Amino acid sequence: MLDPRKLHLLRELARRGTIAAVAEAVTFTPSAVSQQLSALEREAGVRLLERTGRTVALTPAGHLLVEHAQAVLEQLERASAALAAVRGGPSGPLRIGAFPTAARVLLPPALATLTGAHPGLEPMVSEIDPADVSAALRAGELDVALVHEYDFVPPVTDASTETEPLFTEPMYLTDRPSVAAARADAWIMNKPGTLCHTMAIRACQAAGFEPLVRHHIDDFDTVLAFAAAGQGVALVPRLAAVNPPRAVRLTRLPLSRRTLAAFRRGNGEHPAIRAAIAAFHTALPHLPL
Amino acid sequence: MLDPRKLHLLRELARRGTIAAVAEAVTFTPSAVSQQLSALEREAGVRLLERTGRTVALTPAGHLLVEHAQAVLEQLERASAALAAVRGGPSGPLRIGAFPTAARVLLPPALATLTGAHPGLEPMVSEIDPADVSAALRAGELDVALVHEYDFVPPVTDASTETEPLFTEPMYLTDRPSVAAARADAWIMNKPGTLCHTMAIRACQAAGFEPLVRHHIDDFDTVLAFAAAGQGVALVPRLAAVNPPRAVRLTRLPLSRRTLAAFRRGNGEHPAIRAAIAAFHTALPHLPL
DNA sequence: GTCGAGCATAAGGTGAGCTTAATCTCGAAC
DNA sequence: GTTCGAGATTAAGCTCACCTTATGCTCGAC
Repeated sequence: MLDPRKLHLLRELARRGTIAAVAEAVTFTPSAVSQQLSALEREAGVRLLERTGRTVALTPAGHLLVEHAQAVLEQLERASAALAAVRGGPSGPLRIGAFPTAARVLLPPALATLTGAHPGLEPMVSEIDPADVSAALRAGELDVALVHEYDFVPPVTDASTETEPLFTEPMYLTDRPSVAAARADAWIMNKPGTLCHTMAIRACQAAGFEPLVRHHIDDFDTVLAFAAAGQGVALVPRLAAVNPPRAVRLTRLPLSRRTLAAFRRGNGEHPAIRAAIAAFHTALPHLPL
Repeated sequence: MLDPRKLHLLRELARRGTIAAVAEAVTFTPSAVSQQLSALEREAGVRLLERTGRTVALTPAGHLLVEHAQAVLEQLERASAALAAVRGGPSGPLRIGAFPTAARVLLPPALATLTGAHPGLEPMVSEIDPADVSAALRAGELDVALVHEYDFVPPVTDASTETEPLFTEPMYLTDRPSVAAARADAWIMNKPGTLCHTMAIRACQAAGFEPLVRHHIDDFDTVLAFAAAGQGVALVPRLAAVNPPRAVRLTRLPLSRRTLAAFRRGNGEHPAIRAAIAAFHTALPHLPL
């Protein structure tokens, strides 16, 4: 019988590309991962990996098996979720990931509702950029996460995660009437690698220019303070712009950001996940949207 | 992560009812099965079994998990079948089960076609009554089996097996124009526990009487010889009645028997299974139907 | 009451799977 | 060309999961 643990490693390899990265993700040594994948190949009776230069790549058979692995792991997730539901109401640790703005604005009221309704639940929150959420969910470091996606950024589709939409908010630009009007300005953006950074770059490119990025700042309060001090222009979402400094003028753009709850595919009926998403929804009316 | 091996044991327990029977089916000791199921309960965090008198029964949670186990094992089966397909054409050992008549009439030409088309295939045939096929498939003792079902016998539905119909044949009665006309006769039937025996009893009951069973004989040639010797009446399928003894008159009844190929759910795309079923089909025109 | 079937627990041996350490290869920097 | 580091594999050893044997317990049949 195929071993789901090995299938999990193969799936991680498909996503991460190197055995070393897989090993780090599951906190094994690369040696262990290599041995497990060799064993899987032996059982499969087909070459699944092939060395390409300094790293390994999946053969077509490997990719085929990854798809089946996904289906198997999803069913196992479903089974676990069903057991959790049978055990009773939501309880135990629940690892929640959230992008910084959500952690500041949405989570405090949501967690209050959540722990109020389910005293046995122990939510544990980590700030995390949406770009890293899929990997963290797969690795079991998170159970549910708040992520966002932008018009300009194709949603990161990962076969192993599923999402439920929560709300949509508009984007604002500081001190300029449109992105195109900020062609010559210095820009304040989030750190490279974050979804917000990618979005801002794409928005400028869509307006026909490459932005001149001067500052890399993740915290939107700081971003606005910089803008107020005349250090550049920035794109900020509604939630981050509730109390802007006096000196900053905000223009609403025809650009929106969607916030969603993400979780491992198959785990959507887990009572703790359901309770968390319900709590997120109860917190929405309290948001300054 | 839930262990499919343990889930398999739980599923077997649901079908067989006792830990001892499961142990025998998987050739473990009862102790090992007991330990594995205890471990599964611990991981599940719910009672799955409860002692009822001298044996154990599944709790509602246990039954729920069995359904999920079925889905998981099916996906694993699918993955294995996909790997077998990727490995290339059908090859290796293929365990075939067949009821006696099929083994005598259908298998010889079918196996000739099969091994002719796929020299790497090593078919291994075991005679087996259709009533025992599901268990043998689940246990991995068989990969594909020829089974039959009768009008009077509800098909044995097992969530873990799947079937494809092959052909239908009529039933014949010896020396009497109808089952009802054989009310007072001595009957020659198959051994109790076989599907044919159950069918014959039901057919008599449907005609309004309990048959007087005198002989229990599985081989239809012998059955017909007994009938020819005036030792009783019998129901025989078309395939078993191609060259009846002179002294026996056969009457075709409005009663039919369907022959099907059975295999583990999820394994239907396994190349060896597909090749076997294809070979069964090529052999059908050679049958004296 | 006695006996056997069925299950659970204790104790022990074996193998799967992890770690560490060493080796090999590739690619980039100089 | 040489060096170096990243990535992968292999060897050797250790731990733990898991199966077996042995034993005991409980229930139901006779």
